[in-house]
Amino acid sequence: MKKLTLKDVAKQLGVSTATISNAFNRPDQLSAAKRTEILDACKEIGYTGPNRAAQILRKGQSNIVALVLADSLDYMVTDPVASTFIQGVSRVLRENQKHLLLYAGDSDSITDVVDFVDGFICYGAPRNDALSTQLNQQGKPVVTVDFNLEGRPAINIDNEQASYEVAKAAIKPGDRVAILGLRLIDSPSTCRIYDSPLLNAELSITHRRLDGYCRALKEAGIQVAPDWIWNLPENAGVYAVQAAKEVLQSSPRPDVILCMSDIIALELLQCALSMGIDVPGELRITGFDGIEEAARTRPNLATVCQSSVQKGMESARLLLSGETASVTLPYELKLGETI
Amino acid sequence: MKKLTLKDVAKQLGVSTATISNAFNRPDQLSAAKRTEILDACKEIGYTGPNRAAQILRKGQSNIVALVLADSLDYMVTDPVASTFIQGVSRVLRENQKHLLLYAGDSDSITDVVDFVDGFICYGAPRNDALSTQLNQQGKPVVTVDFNLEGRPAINIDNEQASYEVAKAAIKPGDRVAILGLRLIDSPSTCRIYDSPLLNAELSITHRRLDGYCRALKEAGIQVAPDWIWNLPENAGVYAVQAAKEVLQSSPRPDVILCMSDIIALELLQCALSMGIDVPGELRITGFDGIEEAARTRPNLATVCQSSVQKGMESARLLLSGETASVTLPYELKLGETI
DNA sequence: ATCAAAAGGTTAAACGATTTAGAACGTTTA
DNA sequence: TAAACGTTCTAAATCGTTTAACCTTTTGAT
Repeated sequence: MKKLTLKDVAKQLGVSTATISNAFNRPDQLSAAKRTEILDACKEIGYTGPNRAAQILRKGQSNIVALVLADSLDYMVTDPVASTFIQGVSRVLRENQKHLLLYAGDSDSITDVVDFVDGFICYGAPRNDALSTQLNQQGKPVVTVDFNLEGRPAINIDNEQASYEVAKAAIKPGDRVAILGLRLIDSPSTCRIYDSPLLNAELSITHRRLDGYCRALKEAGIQVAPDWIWNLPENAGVYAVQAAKEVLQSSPRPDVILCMSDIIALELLQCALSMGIDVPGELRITGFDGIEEAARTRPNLATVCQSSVQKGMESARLLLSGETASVTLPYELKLGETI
Repeated sequence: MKKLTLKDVAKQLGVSTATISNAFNRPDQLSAAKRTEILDACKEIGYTGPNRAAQILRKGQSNIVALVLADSLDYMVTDPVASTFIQGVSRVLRENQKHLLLYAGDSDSITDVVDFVDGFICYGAPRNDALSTQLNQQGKPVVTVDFNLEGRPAINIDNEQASYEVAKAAIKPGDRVAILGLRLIDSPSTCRIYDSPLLNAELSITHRRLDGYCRALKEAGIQVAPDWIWNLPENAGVYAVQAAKEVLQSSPRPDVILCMSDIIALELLQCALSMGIDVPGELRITGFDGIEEAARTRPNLATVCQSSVQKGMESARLLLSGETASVTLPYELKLGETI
């Protein structure tokens, strides 16, 4: 029993294929009576509608949106920030009957999907520079989130200002301050940055965070040596542990450690507590993102709350609307118990 | 500047379209020399390969696998069990150059994707029975995880035995025992089950867990009243809180509470601790799944550890291999500090 | 020298729809 | 009466490939 095609149906009903197609897609092209007659007959004989694969080819539209996640999907999916973002995206896509294709940002190329997806939402800078280039040159809509791509609409919070504020709240003049940063330089493992060249400094949001920290430090008259800035290649606990150990063992130990994500900060906090260090008495810690777990820990984390769900929803909305203006979303300072 | 097609390229190179196609898809159909000549020429003139949309139609194969998640994507993506599962799936798909389409299990129908995806991985029973039926009747491969679909290969652990073991470890004769269950009955909100008809009891894995609990209880000579079994509609903290409050306020309070997931158990634990109840002194708690957070809490949770990543990898592998035999994966009992 | 099989290539028919241009027809309007 | 028009439907081109069938030329074995 082969699958029915438009042609089969047309033959059976004694009308042209165009009419059947119109019955499904363009109600204004035929009389209402004929339309319901056709639709009923289709249901009767078990034709569920035009074949989607053929539609994709012919219409050049698939209703599939690719969500390009920085790095491999491996890390991204379990990252609470990324996964709530996905949640937001999926919600809006679903409302609009679109489908969600997860795409790894560490892929070589988008050639294997660009022909059939309707657009791209890009979450975080792809590991692979070639991918960014391809995304920018290809003709379909792109929305970027937490990073920037020339000429494409972006969704961000004001990372510089937010980081400035949280840092300012945490530090006092004379403090020794360390920073646990994220993707500041191109390195596959956790390390101090020393004088390594900064990565994509122009368009990277973590560099904006660094800018914000530095502004607050400067105002307080504090200097940070590059070897007190750590770099993590991805936002995952496994990388954070190593940095946490190193920074906590340095002597003299910092008074304040500014972390570019809650994941990092929480790992650090746990590490510190297990070493018997009093937080915030002996050590103050700030995070970034405002994930749920950060509010559940004792002491709970001082951080910058941003709504990942909202980001996701906004990015999907933006992509579907075709608007080209970038969006800056609000954030909220949460001065928890770690400063 | 329009996009190049196979035809354009063929004309330019003075060969047939079939040869170009073969150069890309079937190296054995033409001489190696000609092949590299063609491939080089394509690179030169900027033809990146056959249009994927056309390929999908013609070949009837898209390299897209739909991951059907029980319920809406909203909850699933942030659930650590589900997201590590996705991680496993995505890893194997990526190794095999397949793409991942996230599909909501609370959808009405799969007609909008069935024409172009290569197969389905179904994680948890879809909310919508019609969807299960459609999945089963449609012709493409299906692999089910944590639920069963007649005649389709499934991936599960031995839920009955695992639940039996963890319950047995937690209870002593004479205990008062409550159960916080998951999807046992069809209800949109948290409630006690009383005498409500069980949902999909045959094929549901949470009913297997219930069976396991009951076996252990029976052996210990303990009876559970239906009104001491709660049902949560989805595995999310928001539903767990309500059940936790209710069960902890009942008097006399249970000595042991068996939870069908760690998410539920952790919410209960937090609730109990904040009420000043000593765990495990006054109350013992067991979970299910073995999520990371369960190991991080104080006291850490007694639970059944199963590897979601492995489940994900295995399910993708199974789908791609075309094998039809179901798989039973191992689990590990972790007798933490809550019993 | 002969012949079957293999190699390397081409032609043309699918794959299953959408959509433009225009035919057929009844109804107004000048 | 005929031109003009709106409506409803059809024919045919198109989307960009893949692949079965076919035709030549080489190759290898006898």
